[in-house]
Amino acid sequence: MPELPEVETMRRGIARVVGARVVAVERPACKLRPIALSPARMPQWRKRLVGRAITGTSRAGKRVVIELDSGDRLIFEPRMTGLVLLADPPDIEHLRLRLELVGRGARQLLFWDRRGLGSARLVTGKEFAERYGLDKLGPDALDISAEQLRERLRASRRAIKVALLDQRALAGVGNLYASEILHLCGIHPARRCDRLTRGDWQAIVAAMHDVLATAIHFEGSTLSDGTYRNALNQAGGYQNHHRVYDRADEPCTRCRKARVVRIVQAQRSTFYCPACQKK
DNA sequence: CATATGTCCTGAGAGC
DNA sequence: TGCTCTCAGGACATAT
Repeated sequence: MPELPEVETMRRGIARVVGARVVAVERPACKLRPIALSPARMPQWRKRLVGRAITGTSRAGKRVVIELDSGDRLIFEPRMTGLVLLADPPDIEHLRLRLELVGRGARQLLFWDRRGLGSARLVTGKEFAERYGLDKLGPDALDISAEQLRERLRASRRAIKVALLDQRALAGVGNLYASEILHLCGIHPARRCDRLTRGDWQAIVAAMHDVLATAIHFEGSTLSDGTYRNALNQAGGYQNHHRVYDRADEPCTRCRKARVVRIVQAQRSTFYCPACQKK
């Protein structure tokens, strides 16, 4: 589930690793599928990581990026259940990678992932540009302007909710926040992109910036499964502010009259208020 | 080209 | 109670 607010919270939580140096790399022995990180690559990883200094942290859409003084980048992609941690992990059997650090900021940097859909990648600067350039990943959802988003999606016949999930159009929005954004601006999730007005695009982007900034303020959403945690293994708080997500049949938080409806779009749940979001 | 669907994965919760 | 089944949705591969 980690989307832009959760990944940005993880990144801020580990920002203190900047200036630290990697002294050891461990891939804990476990029977998990090696999707996160192949054990066979460990020798090469150690060669490229041990002795290197961390020069920066950033975010590429829903990925946390660790910048190294060699120019290499270590990329953590949490997908559904991945966590990037400084603190000890929720359990030891799903720990995928541990970097031991020396420096004032932190002693360790961990990647933990219960379901194993996530990944850790070590790429060169050139590979990073190829893989996460603007043709692969759209402008960040926090930075994109209404006119930019409109330009990228105005010809699309897809439903706006589905299009907001397209990471080549804009980076960072996932299934949870797409519903929240459309509820805040009062636009029906099934409205086709090519039927939206300039005013609609302005409303969508304003709502997107509002929802994402507020969710970051509350350090993201920890759903009922409790999986998502910040870098210190603490739950987020934005789940207490959800407008429609996972609230099917409950009264709308805005009009208090209609009940929230759940539909399925592109095999994903969408939640909306039929009174506040007319088609 | 644009859009739609199938796949991976684990554990929580439903239903019997 | 304990079993089986369904579902959750990130990104990407493949199909239409």
